[in-house]
Amino acid sequence: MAADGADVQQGVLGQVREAIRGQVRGLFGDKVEEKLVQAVGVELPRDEGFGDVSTNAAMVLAKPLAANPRVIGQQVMDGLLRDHANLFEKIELAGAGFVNMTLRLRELLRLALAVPLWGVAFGRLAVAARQKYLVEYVSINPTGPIHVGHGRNAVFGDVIARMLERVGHTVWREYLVNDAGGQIRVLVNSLHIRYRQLFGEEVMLPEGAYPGEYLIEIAKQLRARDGDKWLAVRDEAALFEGLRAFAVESCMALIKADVERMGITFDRYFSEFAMHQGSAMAEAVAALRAKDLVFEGTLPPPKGKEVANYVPVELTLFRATAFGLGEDQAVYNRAGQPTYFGQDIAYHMDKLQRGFDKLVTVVGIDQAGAFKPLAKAIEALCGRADAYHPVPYEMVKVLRNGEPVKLSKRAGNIMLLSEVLDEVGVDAFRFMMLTVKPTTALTFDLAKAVEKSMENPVFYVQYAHARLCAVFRQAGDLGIVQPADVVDEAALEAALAALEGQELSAAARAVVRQVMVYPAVLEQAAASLEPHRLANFASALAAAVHHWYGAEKWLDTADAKATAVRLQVARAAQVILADVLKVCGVLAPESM
RNA sequence: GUGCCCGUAGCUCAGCUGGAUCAGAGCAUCAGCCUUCUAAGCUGACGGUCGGUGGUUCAAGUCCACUCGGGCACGCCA
Repeated sequence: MAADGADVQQGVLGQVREAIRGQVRGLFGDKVEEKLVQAVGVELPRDEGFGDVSTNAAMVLAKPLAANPRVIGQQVMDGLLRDHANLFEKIELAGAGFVNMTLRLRELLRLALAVPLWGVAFGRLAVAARQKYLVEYVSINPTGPIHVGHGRNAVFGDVIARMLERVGHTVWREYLVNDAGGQIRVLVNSLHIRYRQLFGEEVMLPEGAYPGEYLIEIAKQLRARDGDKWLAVRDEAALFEGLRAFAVESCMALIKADVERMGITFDRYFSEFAMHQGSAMAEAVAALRAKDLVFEGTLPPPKGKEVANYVPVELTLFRATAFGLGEDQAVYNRAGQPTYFGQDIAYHMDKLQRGFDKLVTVVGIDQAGAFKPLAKAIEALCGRADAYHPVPYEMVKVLRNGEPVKLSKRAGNIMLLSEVLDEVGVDAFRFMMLTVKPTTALTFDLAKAVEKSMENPVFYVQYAHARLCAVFRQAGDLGIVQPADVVDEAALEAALAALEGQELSAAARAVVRQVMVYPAVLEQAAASLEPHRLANFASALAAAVHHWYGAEKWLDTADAKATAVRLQVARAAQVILADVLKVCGVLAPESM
């Protein structure tokens, strides 16, 4: 096989796809655009009986060519048989025009052999397709420790970053530290009251203050550092000036500790406070004003809600209505302070100025209302509509003993991430967060996360990996000579020749098919920013492995060649399972 | 009043961005498999008019409109 870039990156599946696209170009290149050719894809047939790979080429092209899909399918099929007969055992036309391909066993074995050799090159995008991503995630306000719901954000962001890197993009991880707003004033005041309490003063936390006990700890640290220096201070501005940094850093330390426990770190903690020391906000507003997208105006009173004594005031507004959105958005509030929206614009402009192509932000779906105006502002600033990619995710519900745990920040009974990690462990938490697509609310059952059964997908997948490892250990015990991983393409051909004439059971073939499809899964997961596809794939591959394990005995000392073939497939599955788990940030244990 | 998300088997969820006479897993229920490499597993059976109506299409769980049900937002708050 010509080991050019595309082949290595995608394996047989990529080869087949390119072969089909080549046929399409040759047959209809003068009538269809390249964009349409790119829409031609390959997939695993729904029914295994249909073969290893099928293509939608005929369906995709039928309409633009105004031709019968079966005729198109026939032409593509004929071309494949003529030009790529070496790849296929059999090609059939089926249904409305599907081209079903059964690959030669040799090609599947070549893939199994190549997977350990290629390593992370398997599944990598072509260089031209790679981009610079900034992934912003977690970004919770530094006013206390992180809770379960935010844990989902952390895992999504981390796995999105990992999978983008896995396919070859450049990724920068960032946490926006919201250390400038009103909630920091509340934090400082709450801390100060806890601090005074430490000295025996009888002061109560006011309504709206942060009630968590962590602030008592932080107050003790403050006392240890500064003694009674702040005890008599009552001036809010002086307290804010003096304690802001300490309060924020102390809270950030709590957050970082929990997040790092899950193996998550950031390239930068971006301080909003620091941003406002500079001119970013003014520049962003000026840039939009130059395009007549920022202007001075007044907003109508809030809809759907009676506001007593509403006094309209002239504000600095972003002209969201120019983009068909319901209402213009204030960028500075009535006190002249930047609004959240205004800060977001400035922050995202800063990201753009740092040269990133793609701005991904993992953010709670409750903030979804802000996406559209921000997207328009970003588009106006950089001229690209495809720069901003919010990843909204739904909340987490926790079940303990089958009963929902009430999560209420106000009532103070928030469920902390650290508690959950203590209870179920990092691997189970991370994987469970990934089992469901981001926009589906996730019910996290504490009991199931520690269960050792199919109820618990993380065990199922890890067990599959451990099982594969166990087989290799057992093979060693039985004195079975295990084929060493090939070191180059020449060795691969030699190893392949040595396996000539062997068969693969249906169950083993199903495993190879899963391995084969991995690059496509990675590509789609990365392109759609949907990490749950990786978890689903991991479960599917694990299932294929378990089925195969149950279907036949792999180690047969009486038949070295057949055993060698099976071990090659097992090795490929092991490598891919370990890889996908790594991208998910979950350990691939060698034994359970 | 407006916007966003969800509605698929008794339960929890997938469904590769419009495709193949049976719409898939797991759990639950029922029936099997350890004198074979970890039974933390595997094999069967049962089970759904994909919330509803209409539309676009050769083709709709997937797209559009309307509608019903559930959730979350909707301030110059964060």
